[in-house]
Amino acid sequence: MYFYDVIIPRPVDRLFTYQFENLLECGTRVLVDIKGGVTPAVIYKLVDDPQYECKNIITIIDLEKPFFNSKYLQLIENISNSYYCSLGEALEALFNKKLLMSNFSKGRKSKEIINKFYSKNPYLSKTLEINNDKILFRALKKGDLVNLYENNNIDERIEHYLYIINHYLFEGKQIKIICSDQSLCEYFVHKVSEVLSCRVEAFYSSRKLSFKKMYINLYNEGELKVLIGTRSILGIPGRSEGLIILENEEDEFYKQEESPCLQFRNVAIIYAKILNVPLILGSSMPSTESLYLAKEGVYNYIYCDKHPKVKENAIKVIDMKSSDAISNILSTELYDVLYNNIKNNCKSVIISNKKGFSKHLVCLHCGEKLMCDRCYIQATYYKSKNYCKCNYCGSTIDLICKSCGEKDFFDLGFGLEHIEEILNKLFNKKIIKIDSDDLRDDTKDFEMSDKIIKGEYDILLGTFVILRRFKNLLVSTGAILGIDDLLSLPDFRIYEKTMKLLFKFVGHIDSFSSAENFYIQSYDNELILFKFLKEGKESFYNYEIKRRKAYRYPPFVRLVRVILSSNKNIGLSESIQYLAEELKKIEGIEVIGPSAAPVFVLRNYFRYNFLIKSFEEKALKESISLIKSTYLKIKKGNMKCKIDIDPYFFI
DNA sequence: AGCACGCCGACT
DNA sequence: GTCGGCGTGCTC
Repeated sequence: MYFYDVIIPRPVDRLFTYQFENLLECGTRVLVDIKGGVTPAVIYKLVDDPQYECKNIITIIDLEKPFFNSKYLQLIENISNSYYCSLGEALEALFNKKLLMSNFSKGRKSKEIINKFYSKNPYLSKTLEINNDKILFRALKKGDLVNLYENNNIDERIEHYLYIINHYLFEGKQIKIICSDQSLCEYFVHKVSEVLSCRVEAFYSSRKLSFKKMYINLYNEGELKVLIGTRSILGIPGRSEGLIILENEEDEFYKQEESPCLQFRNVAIIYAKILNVPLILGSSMPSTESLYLAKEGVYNYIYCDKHPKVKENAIKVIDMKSSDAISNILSTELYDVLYNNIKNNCKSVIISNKKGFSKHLVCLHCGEKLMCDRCYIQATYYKSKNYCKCNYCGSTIDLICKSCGEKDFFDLGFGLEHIEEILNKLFNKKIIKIDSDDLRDDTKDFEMSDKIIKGEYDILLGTFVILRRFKNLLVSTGAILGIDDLLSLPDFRIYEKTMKLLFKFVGHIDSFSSAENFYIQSYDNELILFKFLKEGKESFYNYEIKRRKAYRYPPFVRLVRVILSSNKNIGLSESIQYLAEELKKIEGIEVIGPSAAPVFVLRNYFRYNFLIKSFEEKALKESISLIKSTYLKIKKGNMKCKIDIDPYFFI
């Protein structure tokens, strides 16, 4: 009889020992019986006979060879150490629990499909016509594992990747291309398909289960060479992985919101080091953290930016304090520009970041604001569908005042729908409105995108998804409304994010004329970010790095956010106070707070939080184990404690 | 996480 | 007397 410690995908901080009559390899998937039922598990290591009675392993899922190899187990260990979670939680975060049980054995029929479409040795079937074709190749030759590649032009970036990919395909290696979101995946698939000899498809969460299973199997067997998808593909074990590309490395989609709150860019770095294969972090505008490390020489820095700065006179900041505005939202100056554009048959793009019709709905009878039933958030009113929605938890809210029961409201604050209504009244022309909700429906998405690409509009109005989605919009004028609201968010990265949006704004919109074509309405026209728009990225980074250093933010300190929540607000404030007080014992950290979270109630849970700034790794480790042990002592009822290492969201 | 055990309130 | 509410604790 052999005894094995197995990893169970449950948040249990311990391993369990099971017995089996045959010798099994580490990384083999099995089914075991544990209090609570039958669950899939992964063989972690062979152990000596423990003194106590062990249960038998029920079945072996991987009969031929283990699904996970030793390097993958190393990755799980490493994540467990970096994010202070159990091995089970690390496994769950990397590999979907629902897919863990499936045996990916394929029938004869699917094997035929595979041989037909996914040739075993793909190659680039077209010659690439690129400038500077070897810049990335030469940089990788240096042998650094982590490479930050900054290039403003995404198409050029992809061309350079293809050159490298070709090299690795020739060596029979597998390549993972990780994209920040679904639409970027599709863009990559489109670009790669043009030159690759076999079929490629994107792997993301909304794909069919059968597709996912087939793809996981193909990649694990080593038959699929190029895997393109969102962050979840990082956890798909391969056979002979040779290169990992992670695009849009600065994107916050790489940060996982639920525990253990992984940052997949960092996980990719860990994995590349374990596999000993190069990782390329690609970006038009890297995160301040990555750029700092690259400039410090921790990463290999490849810079290939040929784009000139924005023309001095191209951008006009409209001071909303001293300007007349139609309905308080559209300055007369911008109105004149739009009016002339329409008169001359020219197109305009307007970006504003508020969805819906209005942010606040106020009762006409008692003056109460209409709030979400489950969150301490004002409900957003959607006039087009005549309903109210909470943009934090997604629930719909009845149009009845909770304090007096009346049904009459007036609105405050301007959302996209409201701007759309005003523009329709003013111009009565073809206006397309687009936000993330509109893109959720695939057919609607296709129709709208088609119209936008064909230019069938006079004014294109939408949130920043426009810039995420469309790379070359040819219009006369671009305008941003309500940039000040964005900057008021509690987030130390907000300057970087806003700056990125502003650079995208001037970069993704092509203009015919040479005079002022970009308008930004702001109540703070002296804002330093507008200056950097003219001076360029470099100038911004110098400022931002100084700011982060002065105010002690990453990359100069490590940050941890601790959130204590419960469905009852009894003793919660005292509990977090106690937790924060305990941390005073530890040297080398600074505790900020505790305080009520910016969104005090979310999905019926009351929330308190504090931040830890850590100046040394040892202090961080100590703090987290102290929080965990203290929390276990004071925990009661539905209380939950979330420890977010390197947080990105502060709401 | 999931499930069992256990200790209190409202019913045939 | 007992059915079921969910608070607490354990899982090889």
